[in-house]
Amino acid sequence: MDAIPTNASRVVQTATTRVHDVIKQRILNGHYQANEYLRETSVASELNVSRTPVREALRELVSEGWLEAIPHRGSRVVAWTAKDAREVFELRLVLEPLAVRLASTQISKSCFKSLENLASQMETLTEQVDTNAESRNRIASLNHEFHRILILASNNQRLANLLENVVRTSIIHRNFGNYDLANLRRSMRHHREILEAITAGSPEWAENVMRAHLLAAQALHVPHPNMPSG
Amino acid sequence: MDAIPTNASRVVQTATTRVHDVIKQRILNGHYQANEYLRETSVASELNVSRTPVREALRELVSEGWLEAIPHRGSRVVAWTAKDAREVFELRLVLEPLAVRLASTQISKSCFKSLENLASQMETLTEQVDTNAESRNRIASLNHEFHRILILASNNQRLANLLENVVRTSIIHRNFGNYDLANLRRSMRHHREILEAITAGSPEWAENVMRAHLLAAQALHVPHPNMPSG
DNA sequence: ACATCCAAGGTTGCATACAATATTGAAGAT
DNA sequence: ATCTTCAATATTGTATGCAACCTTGGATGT
Repeated sequence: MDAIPTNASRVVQTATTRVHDVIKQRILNGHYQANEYLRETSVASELNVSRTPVREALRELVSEGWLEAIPHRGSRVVAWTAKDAREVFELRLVLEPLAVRLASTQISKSCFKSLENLASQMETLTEQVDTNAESRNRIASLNHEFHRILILASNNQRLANLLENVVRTSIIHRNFGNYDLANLRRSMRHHREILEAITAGSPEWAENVMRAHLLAAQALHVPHPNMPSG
Repeated sequence: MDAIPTNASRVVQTATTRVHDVIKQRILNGHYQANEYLRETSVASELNVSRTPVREALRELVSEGWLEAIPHRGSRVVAWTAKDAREVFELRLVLEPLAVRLASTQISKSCFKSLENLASQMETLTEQVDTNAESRNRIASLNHEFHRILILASNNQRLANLLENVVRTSIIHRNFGNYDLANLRRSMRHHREILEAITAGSPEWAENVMRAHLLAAQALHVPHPNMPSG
């Protein structure tokens, strides 16, 4: 047996993988800003490695869509336009429901327990959101974990990779900051309903709740002009 | 104006991009076989470059899913298992219909003309398939072009990239060799019907024909056991 | 015969030097 | 003043040497 899954290669830490992860983290937490060029020599000296592993890490990040490279000019953090947001949402709206549908027929007992646990924790935090300032951040983190576990349970590694690289890009700086209590409660109710659909053995139900879940979130960020306002 | 789309970077030919394209081509045409290790020194000397651009090209190909890398052991062509086929088909079955749906609302007149042209050529070739030995290969090539144009018309660059890298991997060595005349004609009819749906202004119709198109092709490669056989 | 250990060879990982290309800013022309 | 030219500088692209690591096969012991 020598079949090694792609991601298992990361159990061995090499300089390139370290640089890759550090840069990705810095993009996510805003240390590197949109359109900022990453100079190979600067990154190399900061991380105490030579340019070689930096170049290799940059090239990976370009392939994954975090940076864009221009020959002989360098690599810079991709700027996030309205079109990018639309593209990613279009993809997410078919990929995550697919993941949920696949997961519902084959999820393990222990994974399901983890999801129930996460849902409960988020529900508790939701009711504390007015008194506890850190609640929103905690919920965002647990929410990521909820979606991640669900996606892994789809038993489709390519799908998981796509959602990791394509979708996560859009989650930078996005949290539950502008959810009011009603919207938060609906979001939590969606999580619970997905679990109920799985228990009921209805992949279509689960899939459509996920779709509603994403569309509801989208509607909050891009309010529709036709909304009744009086 | 200095916004340069990611893929435009390839207008400048660098050694790394050359090596990348050559290796990808060699994987597609079978020069490199499944599980075969690509030794950096071998590739370098064959293509008359140093190991550096080879290493960078290999890393890109790993990110794109053509190769898998194991630290300190090398990169090899990914072996294609039944699970891989399933994973890719699951993805394709949501991504290509999405592409068609998006394309139908915004495709340009000239793109549409190209598609009609391709469909006509394929239809003509279909009726010659018994007398002209090259017909099947010509159809396969035109078919790729048909799908490619349709996908580009979706105006979603990420979607196009995904289909290029995720799906094309599965098209290696797959053509219309085992289509009988009836199946070929249905396939051609699907192409035509997609165009009709676009003309009629019905994205849902177009989307569902594409889904049928993919499922019909799949059924040919993986015949269902419950098929009536007498 | 079988397992273990170890050394030699091979391959990748990283650092450094140099080449090629792009950017920048100042000098000169209009 | 504005534009063009061009050389200096910065940055990326490539080659090469060495270090780290893995694989392999034979020697050794049981």
